[in-house]
Amino acid sequence: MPPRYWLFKTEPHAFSFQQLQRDGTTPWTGVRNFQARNNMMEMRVGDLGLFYHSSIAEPAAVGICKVVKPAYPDFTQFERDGDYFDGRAKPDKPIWMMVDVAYAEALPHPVTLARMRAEPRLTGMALLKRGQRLSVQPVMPHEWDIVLELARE
DNA sequence: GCCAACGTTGGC
DNA sequence: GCCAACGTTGGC
Repeated sequence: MPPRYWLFKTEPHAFSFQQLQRDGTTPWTGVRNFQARNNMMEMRVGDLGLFYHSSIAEPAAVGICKVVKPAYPDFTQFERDGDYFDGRAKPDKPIWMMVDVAYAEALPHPVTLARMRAEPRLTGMALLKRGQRLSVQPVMPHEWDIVLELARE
């Protein structure tokens, strides 16, 4: 089964690619959007993700990560004092799921959002759609190849 | 900091 | 089931 491709969005102040490199692997906690959750539930071990830094001066894809554990309940939904607590969720009836991702490799150069927007072959990429806010998105194989190509420029 | 775009909530 | 109000996201 060939790997599928995804994009993981994060604010580097909260969790950065450097942090993932240090930690090696991390549970992708805190996703509270059903579509993003559903995307994670479709992930298989070995799938690859673009690691994207958002909400900064130059938003950019900076690295590649790998799915190392398929979707399982996000423990932060049960943490009463945490930011991600959801009182509707019960341990036997979780609402929010997460996957574990591992550091794979850094891109030779970050590929900025502006650079991707300037690439005609990437029109249609979910990330570039107007007003899109999904924190976990699918990436088409050809889009993946193009972004990696831009990363080598 | 602003604000457009979006998802979610809740009244009806 | 509709839709207005609200909160959040995230680029700029």
